[in-house]
Amino acid sequence: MANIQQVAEKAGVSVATVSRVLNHAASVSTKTRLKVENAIKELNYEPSMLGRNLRNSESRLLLVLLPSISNPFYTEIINGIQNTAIANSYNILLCETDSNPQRENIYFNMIKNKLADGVISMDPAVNRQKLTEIAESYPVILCSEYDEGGSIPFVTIDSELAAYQAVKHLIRLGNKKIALINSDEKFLYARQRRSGYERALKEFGLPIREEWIFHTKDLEFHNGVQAIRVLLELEEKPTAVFAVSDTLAIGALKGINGSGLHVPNDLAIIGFDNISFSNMTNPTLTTVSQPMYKMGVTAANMLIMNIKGEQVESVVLDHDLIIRESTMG
Amino acid sequence: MANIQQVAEKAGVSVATVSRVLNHAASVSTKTRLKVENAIKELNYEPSMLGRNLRNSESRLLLVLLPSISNPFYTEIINGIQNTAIANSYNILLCETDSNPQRENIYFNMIKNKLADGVISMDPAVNRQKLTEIAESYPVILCSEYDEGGSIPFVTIDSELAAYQAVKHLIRLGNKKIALINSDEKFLYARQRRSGYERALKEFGLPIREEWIFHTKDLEFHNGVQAIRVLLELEEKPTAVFAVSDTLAIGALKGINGSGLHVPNDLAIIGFDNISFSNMTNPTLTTVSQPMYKMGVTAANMLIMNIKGEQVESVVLDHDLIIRESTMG
DNA sequence: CAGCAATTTGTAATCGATTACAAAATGATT
DNA sequence: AATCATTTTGTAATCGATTACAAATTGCTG
Repeated sequence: MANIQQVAEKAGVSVATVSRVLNHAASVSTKTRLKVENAIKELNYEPSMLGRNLRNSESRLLLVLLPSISNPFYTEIINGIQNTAIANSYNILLCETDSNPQRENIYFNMIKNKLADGVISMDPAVNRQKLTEIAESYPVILCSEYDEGGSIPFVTIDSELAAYQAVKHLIRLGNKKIALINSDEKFLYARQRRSGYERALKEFGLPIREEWIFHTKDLEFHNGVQAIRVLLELEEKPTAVFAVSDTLAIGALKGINGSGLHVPNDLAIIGFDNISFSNMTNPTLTTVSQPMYKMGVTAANMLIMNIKGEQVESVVLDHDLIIRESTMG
Repeated sequence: MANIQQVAEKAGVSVATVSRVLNHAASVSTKTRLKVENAIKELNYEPSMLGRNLRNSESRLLLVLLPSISNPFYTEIINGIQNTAIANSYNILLCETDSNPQRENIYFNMIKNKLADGVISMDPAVNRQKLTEIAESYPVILCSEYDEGGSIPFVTIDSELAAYQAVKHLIRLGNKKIALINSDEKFLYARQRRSGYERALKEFGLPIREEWIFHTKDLEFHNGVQAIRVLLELEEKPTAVFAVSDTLAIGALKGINGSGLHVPNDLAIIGFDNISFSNMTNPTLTTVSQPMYKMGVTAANMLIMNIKGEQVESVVLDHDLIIRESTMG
């Protein structure tokens, strides 16, 4: 691969002039510009990002941190981020952290080393301390999961309200025994959704029973299967389930189907996220829809503004309850 | 962020010595090494990848190109790639191309610009010409989808054989009218799976009927729903369906359930890929399992060998037919 | 055509690391 | 203590771009 020197030589000009042509600087005569452009074509030259970035301290690359690409929840968010980034001449790199601090570290170093200009983190398990430290010197935006009282700007929805509305919907359908399949409450969203669940129950004078609240380790299908298995073995079985993620709800649905019970007649079920699978299950799944594409767009816009040096404000977007067959008893 | 100069100054040595400490060069006395290490800690110094890469022409970053992260098929492959990469002190960056040549170009440039040391491409739609050109100068491995007669090393399975076996399984169950839901035959795997489908039919003296072969535009659920809708409206309906992807099969299953027919009693169905969701459907889905994790590991190992300058041979891995409820009539 | 302003081009420093080579320090031997 | 081999350290070039500043060229005016 040719470098700028060789282009300059071939075109019979200095490297400065070549650089000016590359960066569309005004002060280059048409004649020399053409000479340089021809030399570039002839040599098949492409400028090295390394040299350029080293000098400019800019890479026009954005990092997107996510715990796992296997959760379809992230798909649409990433589309939103990517389209927005491209529209602003940025590119994105997806970084799967597995919620592993060492892997996170690798990607944080890319920021420190100017290999990327900013980060959008969707990883709830990320090392908060470290991220906050990074955010003091480099542009960082949190997407979906955030830090209450923290200083890093975020985009999210009102999880507490969404959970409250979902559970209220179950109550209005006549359910009095409503279980919650929650994830680990170290996550803010898990605490918020539990809080919304409890608020709805209290408001209608229903008791909060600990044995109807199940905590899963992860958000995989099998965690949902396992959760419902435990719930269905209780003396007093719930008549409805609210799961904090569609993957859990789908696992639960599978478990219920397998046990011979019928959804929604014996047991109603609501998920969260509106992933594309949720419309493929039998019955289709009632769920809370987050504006995922918009979240991605918003996060990317915020990050780009932040990179430009502007201050940005956190944003809370609207959600929707999508009612499908799993609550149409 | 401190640079190597400041560290050298603080430690009272030259930049060369600092660099030697960083790279664990032998010829540094214990005394100076400690001085330097202290200075590094005090200044919280981290070496700049840019400076290092520019000089070394090495980034220790691997690019993984995939058309869309929404297809769960890639999840396990990526795990395999990532674990192997990390074990060899490489990191991976996921690049979603949307099968868009412009986006692909961006990532190809990262290779040319030494921002990454090699590529694993899982994008069947990728610009072959360009990729072959890149592969002449830079390490490239194809994973899953490959180029027949091309020069780029690949890891894959025997799609033709897998399809043949799947269809033979349907025939043995007594099916004589077997439909194929295929994707666009511009993809090699689609042509191979069709070929396996036809071989099985021929072997058992069954006719190949064009109206039982449906081509979808993409691999999304709704494409499967649409396909089965057309197939179920035929005068002479098939009694079994082989879909070249689980996502299509799951869409088809949804469509069949919706039409009042029963799987597998009225219609048996087989998918391809063994994505995690295929075990969550009702009924669970018979499918061809590719050794995805192993494919990822193999591809990453091949790429790393290639980067080291060694020649590598293409690999064909074994697959399995996983029999579940959707063919247990 | 001299004189001056405006435009265009070139020179050389710079970004942050690595490393060949030279120089200095250390240690061993007589 | 002088000599020489070995180990350790430093100097300066280098990777490929950008850009401040200087220098050269061009165009205009009287």
